[in-house]
Amino acid sequence: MTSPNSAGTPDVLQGLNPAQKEAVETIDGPLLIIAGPGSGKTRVITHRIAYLVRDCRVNPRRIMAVTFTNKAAREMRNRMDRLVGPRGESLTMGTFHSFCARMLRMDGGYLGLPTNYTIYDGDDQLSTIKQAMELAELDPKRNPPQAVRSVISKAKSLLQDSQAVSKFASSYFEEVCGRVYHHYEEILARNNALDFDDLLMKAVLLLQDSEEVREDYQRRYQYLMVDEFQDTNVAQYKLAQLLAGGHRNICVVGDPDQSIYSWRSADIRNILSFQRDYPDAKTVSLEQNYRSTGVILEAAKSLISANGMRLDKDLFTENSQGAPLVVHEAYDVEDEASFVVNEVDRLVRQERFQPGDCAVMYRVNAQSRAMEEACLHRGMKYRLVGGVRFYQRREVKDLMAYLRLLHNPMDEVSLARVIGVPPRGVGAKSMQDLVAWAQRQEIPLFTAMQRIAESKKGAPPETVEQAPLSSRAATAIARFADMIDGLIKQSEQLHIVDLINLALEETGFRTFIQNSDDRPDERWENILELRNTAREFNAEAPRDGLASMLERLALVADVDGYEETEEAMTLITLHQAKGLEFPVVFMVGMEEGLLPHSRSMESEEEIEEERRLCYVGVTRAQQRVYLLRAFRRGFFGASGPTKASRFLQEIPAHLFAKPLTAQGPATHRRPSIDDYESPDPLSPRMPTPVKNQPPATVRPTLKTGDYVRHTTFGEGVVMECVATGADHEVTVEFSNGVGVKKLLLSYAPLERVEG
DNA sequence: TCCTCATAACTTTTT
DNA sequence: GTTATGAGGA
Repeated sequence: MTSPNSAGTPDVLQGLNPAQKEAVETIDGPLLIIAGPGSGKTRVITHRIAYLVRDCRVNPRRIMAVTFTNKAAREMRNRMDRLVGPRGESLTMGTFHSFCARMLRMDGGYLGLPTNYTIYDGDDQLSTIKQAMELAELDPKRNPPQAVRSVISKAKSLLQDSQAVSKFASSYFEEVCGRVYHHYEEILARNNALDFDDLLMKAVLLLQDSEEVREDYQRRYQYLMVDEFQDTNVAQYKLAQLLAGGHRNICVVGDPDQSIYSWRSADIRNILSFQRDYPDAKTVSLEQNYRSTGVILEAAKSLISANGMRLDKDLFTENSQGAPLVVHEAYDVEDEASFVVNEVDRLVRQERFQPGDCAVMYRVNAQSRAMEEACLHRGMKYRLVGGVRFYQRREVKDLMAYLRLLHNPMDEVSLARVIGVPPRGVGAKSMQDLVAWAQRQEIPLFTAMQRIAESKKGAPPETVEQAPLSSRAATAIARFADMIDGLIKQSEQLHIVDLINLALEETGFRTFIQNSDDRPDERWENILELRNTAREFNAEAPRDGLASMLERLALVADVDGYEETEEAMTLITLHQAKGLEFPVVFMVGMEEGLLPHSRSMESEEEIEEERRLCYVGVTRAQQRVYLLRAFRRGFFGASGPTKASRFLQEIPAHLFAKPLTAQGPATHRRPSIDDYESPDPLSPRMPTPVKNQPPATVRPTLKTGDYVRHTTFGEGVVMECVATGADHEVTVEFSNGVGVKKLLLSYAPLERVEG
């Protein structure tokens, strides 16, 4: 196809390789783009949109691009600005979740959904599930709410309702989940709330049920693009299909080798389904890597080739070979961290890297602590992505809960959260009585509070049952209800920032924070920061600003706030690093049990996902890769020897540098491959795991029937001892009435005694 | 009702 | 070493 608009403006096809060009020019009908790491995927997407707008004269309003994070959307929008100018503003760009949230706010009425619904995050979800379990009279000890949540979430992502879960339950636990799910839905409906999965599920429902709405969206969006398609779940794919239902101009971009979210119900099989659902789909593979050196790409390729279930790709690069990989075995975590900081320091002083060029990637957030400490100690600036998240901080969540309550007074999770912040004489007991009373009368909790307030003002509540509360509690509740009512009235008049200011005063929250002995300044700063974010919504009409702000804040991820800087190195989890690139990457904790993680070693599928995670890490790097491991790692208190990650063995030895200590004198230029001696196997300090050797544990493995002594539980007999990843879970029956306990061998203060 | 202190259980990744 | 929960005292 030739460009219909060949005159003027620089060609959007310029500088693209043949595969990229083909992807950009294929605009009609279904298209699958398989994009290897560093293959210019974002470039292809943005140029494709620019091609549609500039060359094919498609109104940008009719194009939707869905990305994985808000940050990716923002970045894409910036690039679009450069390519198509201000017209790009009318493009629809965002995450599935944000798109659905907006759609439901506009058209959710068809499903009986009010516009002022609240979005529940994982924590809210969990407390609602606990509530639902209470209702179903289930023991949270036997049925961990976390596990129930994940089952419910998985079901929703497969578009299954509670009936389906109950019907197809294949175990007692799943049956329990079905029951909880049912109650959970009732509570959500009563609270006028949706969880993350609901946003997708209800949106699908809406498009399926209402022909009018469906056709409306199908007409509007003539071209649809989905990025990171390998990480979409069934609901998201369904949604995309519905949106593309009319014109079938659906383009999905992804890389099965970078699928790392199956635990969040992402389904790589969507790629296969796509080819099945759209047999006429064209497939384009982007295989040339522009990001990494030859060495890095080769390492990544050999690593990923160990995966069985895979579409083989032929990645290549024209970049130079570059420096070999560096493996370093540190003694412990501190040593590992200080090696990284030293090395960054050296790279900055002796080569022309900036600290901002460097990223440290790890499997679990807990690993960031050691790195942070080393950085603080050495005065190295760093940026921590994620970690203790801003929006997870208590005071931030408290203020958010107040705002959510003003937005939607039916939201009982928020209500329960703020009633005691600051303490105002309404404790657990009163709340329990109040909830029971409200339930008996079948009125919302907040309405019950309002009734109490009214009866205090003299309205004789003869027709209603008297609330079973102490007069003290009743007074406190009445005052609270009046205060919230007053704020809700004000929310009609005030712009968001003024509303926040008023709420901070009226609720007593400001004084509470500022007079508390727990870091009052820091916590107040956080409140101010939140208020600062609110300014962005201050231009909107009073109630709308509140709604938009809450919607946005419910759907932000922490990577979203990530901005590059020159002088600070980045600390980030492997998951969050997806889609980013850095000149230098340090991967720490290359150990069995961490990468692959001990909780993901049960099946080959899980191992393969861990391997993909490792692959994602390595392929983030442009020039240098360091693979680190600690010989000893502490899990909390106790520390034990570790075993090198199997992934280290899957990278060909000739790609590694000699151990650092054996390297020549420091140079003042960027070293080239010639500075290193000929290929050398792994460092001698890197123990090669011997096959069939049991994982190293601190103590010998116990077996059934062994007698043991525990520092606190006393003596007992081993009932069972099963391997869980790198560790062992021991079930011990203790005497002296202590009973049966399950303990983890690596840290339980347990010793064997002769029976 | 609220706060303090002790202890138990636990650390995967997140829209 | 943390965070969630519970008992007991003010």
